[in-house]
Amino acid sequence: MTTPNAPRTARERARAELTREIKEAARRQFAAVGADGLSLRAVSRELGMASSALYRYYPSRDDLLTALIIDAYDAIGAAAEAAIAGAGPGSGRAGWMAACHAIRAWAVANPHEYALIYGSPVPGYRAPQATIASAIRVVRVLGGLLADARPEGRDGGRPAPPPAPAPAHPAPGHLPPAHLPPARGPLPRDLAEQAAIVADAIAPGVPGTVITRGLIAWTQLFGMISFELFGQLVGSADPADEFFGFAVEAMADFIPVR
Amino acid sequence: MTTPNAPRTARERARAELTREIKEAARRQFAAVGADGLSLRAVSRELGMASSALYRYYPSRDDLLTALIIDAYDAIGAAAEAAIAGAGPGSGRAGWMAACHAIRAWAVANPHEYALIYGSPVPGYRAPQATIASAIRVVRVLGGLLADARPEGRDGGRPAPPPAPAPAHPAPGHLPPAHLPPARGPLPRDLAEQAAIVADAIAPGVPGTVITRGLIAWTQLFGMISFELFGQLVGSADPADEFFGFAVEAMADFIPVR
DNA sequence: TGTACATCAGTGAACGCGCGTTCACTGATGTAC
DNA sequence: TGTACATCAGTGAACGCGCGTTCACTGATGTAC
Repeated sequence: MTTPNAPRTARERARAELTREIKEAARRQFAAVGADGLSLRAVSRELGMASSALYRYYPSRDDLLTALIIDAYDAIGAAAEAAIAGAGPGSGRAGWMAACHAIRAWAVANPHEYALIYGSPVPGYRAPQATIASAIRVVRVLGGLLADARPEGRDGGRPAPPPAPAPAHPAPGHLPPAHLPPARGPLPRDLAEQAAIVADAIAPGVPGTVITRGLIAWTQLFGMISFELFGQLVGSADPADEFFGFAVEAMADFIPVR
Repeated sequence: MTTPNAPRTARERARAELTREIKEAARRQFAAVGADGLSLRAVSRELGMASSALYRYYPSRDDLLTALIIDAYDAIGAAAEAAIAGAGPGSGRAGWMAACHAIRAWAVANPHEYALIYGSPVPGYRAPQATIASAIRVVRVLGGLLADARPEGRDGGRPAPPPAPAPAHPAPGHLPPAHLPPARGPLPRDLAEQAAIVADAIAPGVPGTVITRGLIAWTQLFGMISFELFGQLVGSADPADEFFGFAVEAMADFIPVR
């Protein structure tokens, strides 16, 4: 009758609810004040309970921070996925544009959370493995786009299949077709290996040069957003809307994504 | 006989020296521990003096932080300038590569200081005008390269002249020559205006499309460095040396700089 | 050159603050018989 | 259904910490006559 693993008793239900409420209060505090605002005491004050009570739910401040980081990665990943879905399946270039704009919109709406995951590391905090796993979610969106962008075009339209049981590395030094913008020769060895590993993880079968250009566009995207949010564009491309749109188009040509 | 504005009395000499020593101690603390390590008390401990004594030199913690920020901008600017100078005057592409590698090398060697100026803003700190002025220094290096990269090629080799007394805006919608990578039509209005202002400040006479592509490459550069330093490349392009070199080459083609 | 006064550097104690975390406790909820 | 016990949630006081900043002070350095 009952869902397995669902809370059975009232106590368990209350615990699950409060665990979530604490995290939400922490998220609000964090969004309002930034990294400094995240103190267990401030959260407990907002919830009207003793600060010591939080220790029944999160064993330390760092665990609460970890939960926030995971949520932030999940949120930006979900935003990108929704954008892709909205652009229609297999819509390579439109998908890229939609994803970029969605990522930026999320960042602008949640600057502190963006800074938490893409800004300077929080001092004294060491990100556990769990955060890395959720960080990949938004990167998978890039992978899907690169898979769509494959010059060969096969599987174009369908989402990238999950990695085969033991996928063989795609030929690393694989040269791009002639119509692509000039890349300077084949990839150097280590980079080719890294690109192959990335391809296996998020875009199986995609050649290393495309993966690498995708990574370049990816770092451009986040560099641009960080510059915008952290005030580095004041006095130049500020407000950044048109610059952002132009850059995203240019990077679509650069990868290239069609 | 004495240099004007130079300290005359022993007291003034001692004051100038201690002001510098305090800043250096703060810089060391900061480099070692990061933003959290910068406390007046920690600095005073390292110097073996009472914490209250620092107030004779810096009126508050924020003023000391401001001094560090200015120094960091100056250091990264100087590194880029030295790289350009080492590559020889007017060496467009080689200059670009040298500057990019120098900027990255400085960032890798001084990760906390890099995070201070290009990472998330320090909570509760509002950067005064003075920091903005020194932030421009490294950007001027980009401007010089873009001036060298002008398709027309005039003034190629010589550094960009200072802005004329009342410089006219270069034609904003100016179309790039045919051999450039495709830009999607002319720049939108606001972006063209912003690019013109940037051109006036750091690369007079350079068309808006080149300025814009330079900014795109610039954000790519800093996005890539931030990803490397902040751990976002773990599991993909890590170590980042080859990826960095490849990206810098690709961006040289993209701008394009010759 | 010597004296009287003003200026400044540096001290040490103190204020008030907020933090993370621990601990013994009380009262409510759940469980076994 | 009722009772006896175990488990758990939440409290409030406390510990120990480090911080930025202020303030009255003493002693040294500089200056005016």
